Order: sequence, then C-alpha cells, then structure tokens
Amino acid sequence: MKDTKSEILNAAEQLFASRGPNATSLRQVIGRAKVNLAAIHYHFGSKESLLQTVLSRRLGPLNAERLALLDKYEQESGKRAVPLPKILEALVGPALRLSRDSERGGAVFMRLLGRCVLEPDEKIQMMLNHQFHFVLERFTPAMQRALPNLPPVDFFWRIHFLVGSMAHTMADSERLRTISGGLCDPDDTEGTIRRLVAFLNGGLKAKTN
Amino acid sequence: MKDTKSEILNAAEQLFASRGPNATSLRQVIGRAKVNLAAIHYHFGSKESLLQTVLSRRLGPLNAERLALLDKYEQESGKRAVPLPKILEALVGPALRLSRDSERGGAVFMRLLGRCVLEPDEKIQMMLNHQFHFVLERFTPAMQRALPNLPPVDFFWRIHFLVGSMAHTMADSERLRTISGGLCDPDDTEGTIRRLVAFLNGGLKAKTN
DNA sequence: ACTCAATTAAATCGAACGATTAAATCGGAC
DNA sequence: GTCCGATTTAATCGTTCGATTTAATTGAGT
Repeated sequence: MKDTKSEILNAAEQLFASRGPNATSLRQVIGRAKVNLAAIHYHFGSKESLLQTVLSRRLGPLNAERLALLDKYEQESGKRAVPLPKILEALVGPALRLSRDSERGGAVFMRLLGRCVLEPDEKIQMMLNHQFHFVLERFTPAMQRALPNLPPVDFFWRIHFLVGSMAHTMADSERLRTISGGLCDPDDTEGTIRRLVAFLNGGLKAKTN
Repeated sequence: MKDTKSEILNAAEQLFASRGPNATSLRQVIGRAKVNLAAIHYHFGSKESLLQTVLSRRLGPLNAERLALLDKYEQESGKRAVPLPKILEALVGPALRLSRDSERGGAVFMRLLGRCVLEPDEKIQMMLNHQFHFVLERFTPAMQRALPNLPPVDFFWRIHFLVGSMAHTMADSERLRTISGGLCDPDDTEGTIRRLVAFLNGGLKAKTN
C-alpha cells in the first residue's frame, strides 16, 4: 500500500473532528486506518505534527479560496467598500461550502476546524494563529471599511462573537438537529451559509447601545 | 480540615475551566487543593461526579436567577411579548455578571460553563442538557413571542448561532485581549454584556434573506 | 480514657497513552 | 536474481491516568 500516509491522514481527520485532537489517541487512528502504530511516527514524527499536517493539507487551499473571493469582490466594488454580506460570504462560504465536497473530506474537516478554534490547547491555538495570519490581515481592514461607524473596540468584540458563532456552527451543528426536533438540517450547506451570513450581518451592523 | 470538599471543588473548578474537564487530571486537582488523591473518590466517587458537583453547585442558583429575571420582565410586559433585549439580558446577564462576583468564583465558573457547552464529550453534553432543560423551556417560547415573524427553522438556527457566541465569549474572551491589541477588556463585564446583547439582538432580528 | 465511625494518607492496581527500538518485509535499480 | 533503501511490523519502553485497597489518623460521644 502506497497510500498509508493518506489513510492515516483521513482517519486522523475524522477522529480529530468528532472527538477533538487531544481526546483522540493514536491507537484509535491506527485502528481506523488499519496501519501500524509506528507508521504514524515514521511518516509524521509525532502526534502534534500529524495534526499540523492534517490541518495544513486543507487549510492552505481553503484560505486561498477565501482570499480569492475577497479579491474578486473588491474588484467588483472598485474604490468603494465591499458590502459586508459579501465579505462574510467570502469568509464563511468557502469553509461551509467545503462540506458539500465530500470528495475532499470537507464536512469532516470543517468540524475539525471549528473544533480547533474552540480548543483551549495553546499549541493548537498557535497553529491556527499562524495559519490564519494572512487571512485576518486581509479581512480585518475590509470589514472595518464596511463598518465605518463602528468603534474599533466594538468591532473587535463583534469579531469575537462572529468567531464563536462560526466555529460553533462548523464544529457542532449536528446538535441543532436534535434541539430543533429535526426541523433544522445541518447538511443543507447553502441554507446554513445564508442563515449564518444573515445573522452575522445583523449582529455586526447592530446599533451600539 | 472540614473544608476538604470545598478545596477540591474550587481547585477542580479552576482547572476544569482553564484546560477543560477532560484535559485535567485528578492529580492536578489534588496538587492545587493540597489533598490526597483518595479524598476525591471518597467525597465524590468519581471524576465524572466531581464535575457534576462542580457544575450543579453554581448552575442551580444561576439558572434560578435567569428565570427570576425573565419572570420580572414578563410581569412588566403584562400580556405583551417581552422585548428581545430584555430576554437576552435575562439569559446573558446573570452568567456574565456572575464573573464580577469573584467571591462566588464567578469568573472561573463562567469559563467552565462556556467550555462545557463547547465540549464534544457526550456525557458532559447530557449533564448540561439536563441542567438547562427548564431554562430552555421558559426562554424558547418567550423568544419566539418576541420574534413573531421569524420562521421556526430560522429561529432555531439563530439560537444555535447565539449559543456559539455566548459560549465562546464565556469560555475564552481572554483571547480577545491579545487579538485586539489590548483594546478590548474582557474584565469589563457590563461592557461585555451590553455588547453581546446588542450583537445578538441585531443578529436575531436580522432580515431573513 | 476508650470506642468507633468518619476522614485522610500511602501504596498500588490495571489500562491506556505517546514514543522508540529492532527485526521483518517490500519494491525498484542494476 | 540480488541487493539496498524505504517502509511496515511486532514488541516494548517509561509515564500517567482513574480507581482501589489497606492502613493510619482524627474527633465527637460516652
């Protein structure tokens, strides 16, 4: 088998996503991937660097897509500020839309991403901060332009609230199916994006009391 | 020492809050509480039931306060629907305001609560569902009355988004201090409540696209 | 003072963890 | 076909986990 590496990555991605990286043991990973324990350390060196590989494998393309969308919207808007819903769509859309593309393991990775954002573990936080640095560098000023009357303090607070909603939605929307009595369908990606963007747009533009 | 139990509870609360219950070992707890390992099992029986005790110790009074506030606002409103910001204040306020009351260990517990909401662990989820059952039973219809034109599907989705923002804010607002370059102060409880309520109010009332 | 139940302390259990080692196996180059 | 580096396997390391057992200690009631 040449694809031992991929088997490990896919198994790790699935397990990391559903229980969180720290709550997943390498032995669970090798059980699902049907490989030997040492193969993980041979190919990746350590559990931590396995997680790093799992993340960067998809986060690179995902963030590139976000930046490309923002680029496109900025071009469309010329010198004017990009409308906030467009910016949110560029931020939220690629991530949630990835979940439709089960070929790329999107739905699983989306959950993992949300899970990692909400994880207290400092090493994981530093990984994400590094991966998202360039994204934030582009999106922050774009959003501030779209919200010219919002004081910076409130702006950052609302970004914080946004991250919470977004990460929770990515990580654990299955819970909503139960809570809503089956009324809400987390698999309806486009509906989720549309609703999340509407909610965030309303929240970000709310009057500051 | 008669207060061995309390020492254990306080130490566990602090450690559970900062690293999450599952990432905290009983040996860390006994280290901080300066007690013997067996004392935990003698007084609480297991790690799981220790967590349960830690939660219910403060969650009972907290949820009672929420319901009392909602009662008060409903009386003030008579037969009319309680305005949404009031409901949100009754839901968010007591939790965040608890953090000022460091006597009651509020800030720590608030982080623990947010942490538990975001935790994937099923046992923890079931504990919380049980604790919040009566609260949701009262707040859900009140919010639906305050949002009469919002379709139930969107309503539940927005509740989901709300939970994400709220839990993330409770669990990890310290991160915001760094991100904002010191501009935002998570210790400013009243400011946090005001901003979160404004954000949620705007998001919940947003136009459905 | 003595008793006895409540509590704390010390030592240890089996299981699972991440990691490592050394041997076995595979697969293309020659 | 043989060799040799790349890969996989099996076995085991030391550590830490939650839990348990057994013994020592405490303190209120008599």
